[in-house]
Amino acid sequence: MSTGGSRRKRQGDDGQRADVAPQPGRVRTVKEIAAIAKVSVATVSRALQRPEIVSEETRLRIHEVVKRLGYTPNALARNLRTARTRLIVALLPDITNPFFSEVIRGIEQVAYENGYSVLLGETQSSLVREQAYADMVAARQADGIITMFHRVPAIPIGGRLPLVNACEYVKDSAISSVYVDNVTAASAAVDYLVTLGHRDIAFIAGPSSSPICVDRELGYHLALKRAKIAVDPALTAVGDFSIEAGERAVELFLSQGQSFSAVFCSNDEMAIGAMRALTSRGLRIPEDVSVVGFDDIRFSRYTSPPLTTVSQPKNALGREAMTMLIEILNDPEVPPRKRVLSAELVVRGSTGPR
Amino acid sequence: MSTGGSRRKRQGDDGQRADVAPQPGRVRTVKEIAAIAKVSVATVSRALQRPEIVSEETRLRIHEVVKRLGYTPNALARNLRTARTRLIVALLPDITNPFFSEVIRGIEQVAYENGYSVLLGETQSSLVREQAYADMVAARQADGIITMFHRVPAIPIGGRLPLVNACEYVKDSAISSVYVDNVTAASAAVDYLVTLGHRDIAFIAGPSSSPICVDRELGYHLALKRAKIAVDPALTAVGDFSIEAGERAVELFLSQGQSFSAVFCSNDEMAIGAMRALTSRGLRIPEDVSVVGFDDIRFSRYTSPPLTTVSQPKNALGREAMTMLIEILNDPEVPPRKRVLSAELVVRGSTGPR
DNA sequence: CGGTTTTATGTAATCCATTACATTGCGGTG
DNA sequence: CACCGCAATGTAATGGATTACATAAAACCG
Repeated sequence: MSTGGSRRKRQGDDGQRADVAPQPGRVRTVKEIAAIAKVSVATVSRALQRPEIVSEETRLRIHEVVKRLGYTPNALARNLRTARTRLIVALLPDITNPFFSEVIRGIEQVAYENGYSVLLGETQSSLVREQAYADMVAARQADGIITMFHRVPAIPIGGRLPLVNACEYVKDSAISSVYVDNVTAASAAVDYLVTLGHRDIAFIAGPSSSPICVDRELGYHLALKRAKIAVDPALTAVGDFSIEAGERAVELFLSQGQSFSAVFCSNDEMAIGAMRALTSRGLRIPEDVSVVGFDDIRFSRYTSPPLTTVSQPKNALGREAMTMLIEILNDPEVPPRKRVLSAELVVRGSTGPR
Repeated sequence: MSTGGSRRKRQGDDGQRADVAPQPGRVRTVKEIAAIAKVSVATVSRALQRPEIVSEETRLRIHEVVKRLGYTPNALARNLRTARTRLIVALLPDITNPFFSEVIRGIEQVAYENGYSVLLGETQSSLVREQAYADMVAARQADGIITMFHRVPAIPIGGRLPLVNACEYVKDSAISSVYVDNVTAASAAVDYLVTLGHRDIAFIAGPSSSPICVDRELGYHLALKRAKIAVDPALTAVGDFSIEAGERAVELFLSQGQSFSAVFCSNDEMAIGAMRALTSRGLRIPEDVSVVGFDDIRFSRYTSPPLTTVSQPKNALGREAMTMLIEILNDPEVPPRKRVLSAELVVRGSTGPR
């Protein structure tokens, strides 16, 4: 079975070869660079890390060799030794969702300003995948993690978890989060519809597992209560944030013969789906039905009519999340906090008077 | 200046402490696990890597300790030793562009099936950032890289570059690429417009630095030539793939008083912009002007009217790219190849007879 | 000029896991 | 019973960098 057992034995590569030749191909190590530049490994390392503490002459010689041979230090070895990677992982359920794009921009801006790189992981809302990415932190492949969903993966690490929750939040007060005041934002949107004269306002909710969706529904209820409108459970449907879910919800309302003159949707994609379903049933927007979304994704400006929606400060959410993460990384003692930003209603063409 | 020089001195932490206590907090090492389970580090490593070669009794004992203390092996150390990370980085210019989302899904599927993880990097078409991510491969933080743009960053590595180019391609025949036959696809789209009776067909090109855009333009010319229609340079505008660019292009045509009954766009977002500009000038789609896009992003189904477009096999592009990368990783000797998939025209509501 | 800093560099320990090779003990066999 | 093979485990080398500490040389100084 085990024919040819130990053929992996090291070949006598360490002989006195002419190491000085350029050999652009191979991968190099400090040791080789040191040998060729006739200095010690420590000096090579110093020349690369803190050039100012190496004499000019040596520094130039080392840099010349490094450049000539195309040497890149092995980051694994460095990170192992220094116990930092300067890498952070940002997890999002769905890269297809344009909402996250701009949040990520914000994250990357701050990361870059602070010497961190960002890598993205798409979890597709799978717990297994969330955990797999989170394990990278436990395994020391990344310094920290920003999650954009409402679960916090377990990271068995001593002390403070280098994790920030963005856009969503979890109740656990030990976790830092950045998100908008969804209750206020949602109720403002519904208030606006009420102002326009609407009283039969349908609601397309997001998954109730997500606290921000619960908040948006809360805001909807709050606004109705303020306007002394009774909540009609038949005018609420639950969707999964997809365009299709928005379509299905509206079709459900229509097939049930519900009458409504406005629909408030928990996100823009469902609003787009809702608009589509309404239009294909021959209803005009906003003359027959007004539609309001949530998030203000880039496309919402380009629907016809352009979508009235609650605009989240996406860039700020990302920037703030990364800022908080860096704080934690710099000082694990900083107390966790929930940072709540505010969102504002952007009125476009999809809403009109009753 | 350098007050308090060496205060970083190691504290005497290595004394004879009671290591056996659970202490759920701290980060563990094989050494500790070994000590607690009363075996050698080798056995611990084996129990985790190849459980079958460890006696059942020992294995169970080790696993119990590992679980109890929440031990996760340090991936940096492992990867350093084994010289593989099982990580690949996928680079895209712009995560905002929904086109890439599905390509990435394809990449991730195949990666996952083969035990690789995928992390994403957004380059915003910045050479510096492309290079920074590519350096991760040189620095051994990732095994390979898939780029979704038309440049190939330099990775000073011995032998074969573990890189595959997806969606775009570069002329360098040493680089493996997967992309669609843009010339044929574009000409088929224009053929279709010709079939509908259009003769004044405008074209919104993409950046000419990208070979696939050149190909799309080539396809446009080819189809016109086949139909014996002279190419009117005034009916071609260049855009940068953004919605705004599409708007600007159409506005340019209109302000110049160009007459055209159809517009073929190098991507869907520019087509969406074009539709918007046309509509806002009071032109009806498709009665007055037909619009064709390219890519078939998810949103193109939801414009009004739904966009006729060239559908790229996005998932297949991703799957194929990752498959090719894995081939290269498994055997650096496999010859590089260009894999060309085909795209097909999807007719929706934005096109109609002249 | 002897002694003290300062500067530049070298030596070797260290980070943590993997794994080649060595060792031990046991069952099988002629 | 001597010997072999195999299973289970241990010992120690290894991967490639960083960096504390040591040392040597140069600069400074009264």
